[in-house]
Amino acid sequence: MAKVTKNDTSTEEKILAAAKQVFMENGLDGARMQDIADRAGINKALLHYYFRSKEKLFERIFMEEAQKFMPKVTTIMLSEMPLFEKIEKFMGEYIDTLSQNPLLANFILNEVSRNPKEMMKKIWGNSRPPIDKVEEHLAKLIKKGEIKPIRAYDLMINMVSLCIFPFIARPMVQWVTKTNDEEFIKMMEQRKKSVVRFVIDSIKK
Amino acid sequence: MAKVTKNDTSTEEKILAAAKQVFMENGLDGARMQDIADRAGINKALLHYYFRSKEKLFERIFMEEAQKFMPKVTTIMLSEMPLFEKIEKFMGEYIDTLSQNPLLANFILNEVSRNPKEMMKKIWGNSRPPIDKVEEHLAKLIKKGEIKPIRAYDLMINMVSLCIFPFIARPMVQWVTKTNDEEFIKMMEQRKKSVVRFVIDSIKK
DNA sequence: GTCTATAACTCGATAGAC
DNA sequence: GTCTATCGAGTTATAGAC
Repeated sequence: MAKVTKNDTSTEEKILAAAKQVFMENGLDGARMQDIADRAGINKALLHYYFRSKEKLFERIFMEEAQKFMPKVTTIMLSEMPLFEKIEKFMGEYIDTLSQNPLLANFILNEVSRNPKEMMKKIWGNSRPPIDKVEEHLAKLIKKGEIKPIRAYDLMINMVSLCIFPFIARPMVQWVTKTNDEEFIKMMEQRKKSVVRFVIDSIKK
Repeated sequence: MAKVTKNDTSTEEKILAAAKQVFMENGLDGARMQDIADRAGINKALLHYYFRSKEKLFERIFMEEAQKFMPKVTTIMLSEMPLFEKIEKFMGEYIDTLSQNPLLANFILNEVSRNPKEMMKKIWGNSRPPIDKVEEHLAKLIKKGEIKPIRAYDLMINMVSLCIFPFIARPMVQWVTKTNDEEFIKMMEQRKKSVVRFVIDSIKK
């Protein structure tokens, strides 16, 4: 309350912005505090003044980014839309998020690999992915003969794979397809449609 | 020639085996020469005697592993099999390779991200992925009305995504599906069939 | 070829002046 | 809050004995 409002392109924010960039580009091990300080336009000592240690600073960045990775997606799958519409929204949402955060997928996946249980708890907390709900939804449609039999896990893994992988393997994809950054993003934009069609064609009867 | 044949479960091989393990688990930055020495049952000095530096040793390991990643797969796509059979062989080959080398995908993708152009040249040399051949093959079948229209790039990216991603996100997948290592591998084994069906169902008319 | 010992250096962290 | 200076741990790399 009441005028605690200090200048808000503050040092802390500069640090966070710099740290985000450096950690996402280099990972925890690869990142250098000196590098972060330089990009923030300050010195190392200040980093430790604001965030006690490298680990603590990293933790902060990781949590902020991890939130982006799971979120709306769960709500979509839990909603009451028709299945094909869910699929479209789900994959569109994922691809949009990654298009706007090019290094996000790599960053999360890497750090989760380093320390799976801890990180998964940090990301999901007490909640869990909405598999049961999807299972139900699929069961109904399979019974009605509207789609081919498929396990919920398989469908989810397939959708996520199709969305995320091209971003993880982005340097390879760009090398193979000879696209620059702009063209790559355009390609992903088109992919939103083609990949949804790919999934739906695969399961519909 | 002539008796340069020295004992061949030699120190050098022990080092390479140890280095492979440590680098694949921790990446270039995370790996420690001490750790490699310990696992090889020797001391750090010897590492430098055989391979001048950490970088050089890493390079050696990276190249050996990278070879595994691309190879047979190209031959399959260039062969004269029917398309659906190609797809089956291609994806089966990929999943088998990754099942036997759990950390391979992560390792390669990470290090390629760190230095894309260099690494891609090291991996592919002068050759290129067999996109044109696939393009041709697809064009024929589309014309005959046997499959739906799809771009070769899209099909290739989709297939590779479906094969590789579950291994990259393995800790997440195992957490979500509550599977242990053994069950995960079994799951991937089943996936070989389900994922091939998924792709074929999607493109066949 | 293999070892021990240590040099040379990098980097996160802290002390202390302003 | 911000800076300079420096410490101290940890790591790669080398020297030199065997």
